[in-house]
Amino acid sequence: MNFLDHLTPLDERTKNLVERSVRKRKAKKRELLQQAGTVCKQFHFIEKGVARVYYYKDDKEVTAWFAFEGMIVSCIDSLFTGNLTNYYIEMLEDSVLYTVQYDIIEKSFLDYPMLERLGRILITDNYLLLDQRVRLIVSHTAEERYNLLLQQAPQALQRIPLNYIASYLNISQETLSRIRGKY
Amino acid sequence: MNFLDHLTPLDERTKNLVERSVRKRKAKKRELLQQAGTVCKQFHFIEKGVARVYYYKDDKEVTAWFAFEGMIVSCIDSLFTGNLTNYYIEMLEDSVLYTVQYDIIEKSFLDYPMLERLGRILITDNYLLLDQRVRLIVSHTAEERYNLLLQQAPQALQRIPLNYIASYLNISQETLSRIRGKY
DNA sequence: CGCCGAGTTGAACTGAATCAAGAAACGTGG
DNA sequence: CCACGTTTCTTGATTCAGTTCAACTCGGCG
Repeated sequence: MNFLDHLTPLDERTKNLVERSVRKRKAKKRELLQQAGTVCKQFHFIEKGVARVYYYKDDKEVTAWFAFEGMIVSCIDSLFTGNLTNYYIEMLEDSVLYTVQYDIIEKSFLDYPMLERLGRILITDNYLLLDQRVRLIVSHTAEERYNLLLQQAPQALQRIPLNYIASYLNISQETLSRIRGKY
Repeated sequence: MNFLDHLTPLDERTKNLVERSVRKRKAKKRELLQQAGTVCKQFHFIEKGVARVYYYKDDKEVTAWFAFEGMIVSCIDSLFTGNLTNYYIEMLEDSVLYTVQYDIIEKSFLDYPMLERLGRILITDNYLLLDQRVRLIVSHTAEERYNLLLQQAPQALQRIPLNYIASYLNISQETLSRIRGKY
């Protein structure tokens, strides 16, 4: 259960603390790990499965993010702030997760400086991903966005319904279909 | 020189370390604080002035961010990762800055756990701002984006040339002009 | 078998970009 | 303090990428 190793090496003492707040568990397809309007106190390492992060804009779902095996998913807008999150997290497949109770380990920040580092690295990674997404959307046409996704996450197109992909790319499902049809 | 207080309270010892790596300075209008392709080792607290963060997409400038008095500006994509940054930072007015040499204080992370926290909070704030920006762009029309900016940062429109505003809102300057002309 | 969700295709429409031309404001040196 | 060039902003005409609405196909499954 050393899935955090690739983020930052932890000393034994810190590792023990973290492990005491981790729970391995299964989640069913369509299960919601988090709902908008709640405070998020956990993050999840995905051992198996795909997660989708989305929100509502005028009762239309907008997909903000996908997370695959080996990635961590959470509502970062809430986790580190205590604010109510705007996001839903939904599993798109039957999944296996390691869920970390962040609110528990957060109390130990002062005693365990490595935890601050862990948090910092976690959010830095997410910042960089979000930064990429902004650039993806701001300076590319619908077709370019599709092709970039194809390069960067080809597995996405095998595993995720196209309406979610379309919404992630910020294009309509019809347009996505037409782009794909070009081959 | 306690501009970091609003981010997180620091103990005296940490405060002293930070203060030793801060330099107050002036910057002229159009001065570049940072260039793309370099590693960013500083962040700047803006006492007076406005900064613009931008990058190039096919030799066209795209404005990613503005920072006003009381805000901190940096190339976050590089500061916490050591990667080469994609961004330029330009002052839009004659300015007064407190520039923090982050690479110096970073070496002291293990001795000064509060610094990790400072870094974490800094990047969390930026994450949240970026998150807002994604939503701004993804689910709003050009006119809605303009009106939201008008609400959230009315001073922007007084102080920043409209072509930069347009690029920040991801619309053409002509469209922005037409939207403004509606009143 | 017939329904249902997922994906495709077509036709009409539209928000915003682009191209082009000017007008206004700005600042810099004589 | 004025004149001239540059930058900033506006306005008009045209074009286009992508949306919307609607109908249709296909594959799975109770």
